[in-house]
Amino acid sequence: MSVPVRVRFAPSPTGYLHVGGARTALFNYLFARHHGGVFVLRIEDTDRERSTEESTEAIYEAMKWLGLAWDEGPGVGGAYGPYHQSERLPVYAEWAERLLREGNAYRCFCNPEDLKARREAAMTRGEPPRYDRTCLRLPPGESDARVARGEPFALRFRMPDGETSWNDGVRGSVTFQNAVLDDLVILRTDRHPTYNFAAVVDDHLMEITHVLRGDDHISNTPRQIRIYEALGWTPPQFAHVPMILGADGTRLSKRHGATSVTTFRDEGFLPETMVNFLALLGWAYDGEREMFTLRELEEAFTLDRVSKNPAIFNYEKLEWMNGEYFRALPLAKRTDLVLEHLRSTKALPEAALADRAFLVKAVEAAGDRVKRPQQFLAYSAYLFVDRVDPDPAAWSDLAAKPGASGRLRKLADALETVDPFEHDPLEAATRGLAATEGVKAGEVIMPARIALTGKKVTPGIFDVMLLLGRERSVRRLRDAADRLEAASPAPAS
RNA sequence: GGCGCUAUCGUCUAGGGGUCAGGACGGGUGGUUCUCAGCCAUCAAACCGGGGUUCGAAUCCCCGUAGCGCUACCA
Repeated sequence: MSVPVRVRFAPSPTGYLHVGGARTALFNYLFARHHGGVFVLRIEDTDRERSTEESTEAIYEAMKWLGLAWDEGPGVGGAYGPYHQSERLPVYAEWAERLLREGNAYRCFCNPEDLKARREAAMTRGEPPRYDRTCLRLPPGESDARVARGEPFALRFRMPDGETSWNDGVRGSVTFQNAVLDDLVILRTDRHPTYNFAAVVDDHLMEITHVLRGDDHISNTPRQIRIYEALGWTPPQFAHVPMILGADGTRLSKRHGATSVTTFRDEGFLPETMVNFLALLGWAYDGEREMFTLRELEEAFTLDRVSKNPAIFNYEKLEWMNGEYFRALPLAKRTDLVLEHLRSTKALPEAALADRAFLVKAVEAAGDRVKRPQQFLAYSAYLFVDRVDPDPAAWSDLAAKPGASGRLRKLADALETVDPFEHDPLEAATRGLAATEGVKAGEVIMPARIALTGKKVTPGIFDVMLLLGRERSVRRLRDAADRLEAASPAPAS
């Protein structure tokens, strides 16, 4: 039996959970589950300026919503805590101290502004903007003396010569010349570790076996490998998954549309949709099958099916997929979701939501047209108004139809006596009227649709009548006829 | 600028020396039908370029080109 798999998702709480981060979390989760391993959540809050408690909470919330339960981490504990880097400062200090003692790190007294200026100067000269090792060359004793004087300093890792390569789980062999790696700061002046150092220390101490992360970390990997080695540790397996891009091929950001998991949730996307869709961004099972539940993904997910190419986030496909999932939900559940949306947005007065049985019927009538709860009202608004205010385009269609008002009146008359007031009798009456009039059923139905709902696109007309009820249906048909005749009086016959 | 990664329909992708280069989203057309949605059928749509290797290359190698990423006391 080999070493049990331990992976982690290590977000920095500097904003909401981005779909890219969610996808990374998902892949880690799936990898752990697939191999019967452990999925750790670690909060990388070493940047004091940008980390916030709200972001941390938002990340938990988004992950829970997606169903990505972590086995170890905040809230659930574990033997390798604490799981907030901000609570592990003494640990980093200890290992940094050891690097310093053994000559693998050195104190740097350069101040950040100078460094920035030097870096920019190097850039304009067309040179690689590396740290020039000023402080590495400090005469023996001077470093200690400056510390004794109370001068602030950072700790830099001394990058060895040579080259560094590893076998990436997604990309295969990757190599970097150490010369381009720079002597990175591992401990800031404020004694907080930087990412590359904290990640190494934690991944080792937490016995992480596989690091699955975004492509954007590729160039951090050789640096981290060198730190592992300087500490005498064995690096984990690395695998870099491609990034998620916007339609223009650049890193997905707000200007491409929604990016936060929570926003998608608020827009009515289901967690099963997000999970399934995100899984397909950079991973494929066989190129044919693409509907997967989380459980099925746990079974199916393997690293060798992860793509090397960045993926563009396709909002249309997301919408389609949500329709697939939404439609498959039981009617009661769909109604709950619609209700929840209506409530939270206050799109309708609370009184309109009191009759659940009615809402169930309305949701049923709207049917497949609704791919997200927020689309319900587009097909159902007519139910919640006293008098329809027709779309101009719909009304002009109606007004252009000769004989429409007369047929609306006749239909109203017919509806008054239909008994029982049910779908099939309504259909029979309507079609009967069309036959009597010598026109196609559509010539009666379309005008009725516009008169009843004010729109050209609605649920089935007999469902509309049922939902509206006899009295309101009749009134709306006559009302529309009145309005039509007022606008252009029917010629006397 | 340097370094790295990547390259199959518009998009997500399958395939990986010999295939009609497959599927999905989106789009077109036809059908069902009271509109739309849905469903069914159907069509269009791709191997970045150039050199090799080979009987044969989308597939292997090299070189370009392009895109993206990284180049912080951010992560």
